[in-house]
Amino acid sequence: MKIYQRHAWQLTLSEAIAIQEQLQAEVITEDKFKEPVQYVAGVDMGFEADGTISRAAVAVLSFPDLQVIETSLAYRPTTFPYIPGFLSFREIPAVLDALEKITTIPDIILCDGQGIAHPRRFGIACHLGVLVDIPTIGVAKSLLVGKHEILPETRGSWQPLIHKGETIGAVLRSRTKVKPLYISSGHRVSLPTAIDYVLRCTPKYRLPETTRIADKLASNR
DNA sequence: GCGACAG
DNA sequence: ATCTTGTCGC
Repeated sequence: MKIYQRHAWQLTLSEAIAIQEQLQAEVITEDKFKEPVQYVAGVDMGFEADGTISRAAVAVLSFPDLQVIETSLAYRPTTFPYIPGFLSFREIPAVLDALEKITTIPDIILCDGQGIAHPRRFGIACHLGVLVDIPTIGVAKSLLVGKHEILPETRGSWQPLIHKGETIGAVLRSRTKVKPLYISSGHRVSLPTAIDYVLRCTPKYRLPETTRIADKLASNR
């Protein structure tokens, strides 16, 4: 798929904040995508050579049967450090390279990290979603911001994630008695719908099949 | 000022 | 994210 450059990636922190605040205005947290969903994609990031090389893997699966349709890998020099709240500036460049190689355009992308469950409501899922204009869901393995009540141990149970008085996402148990996932809208997907799709993409393990396939692909080298 | 802090 | 083996529990 064709990717259009919206902004530079070599930025100072204040410039990055300005871009986040500017692009956040374009984020849509309501369902605005075509159904039925036929393809769902997952992304995995990895680093090599002491972190100087970024590696991105994309896996496109059919939905709801979750069979691998297409995958791609991309490498590029790492140019931005990991700073909580600015993950997208470190990972998205390589992800765009990998997405550019893909032929099957996914209907929804499950991102590794937060969506609007972010200090400025603009996590990596929002950033990627706005840049490529594809529906995205934030699926993080740990908390960035927000608080929540304890949740039951059974798969499917969830609790709202609250930050500064507003619901920014949900803490979701994708497997019984396993650490929960932090789900939030990325772009063009509402929270209830995001929870639904994440559950339908986690038939057996804690993480979505999409992410697991991409992860397996990337580590196989 | 002190602590928290996606991957 | 990454460095790393075996081990406990369902």
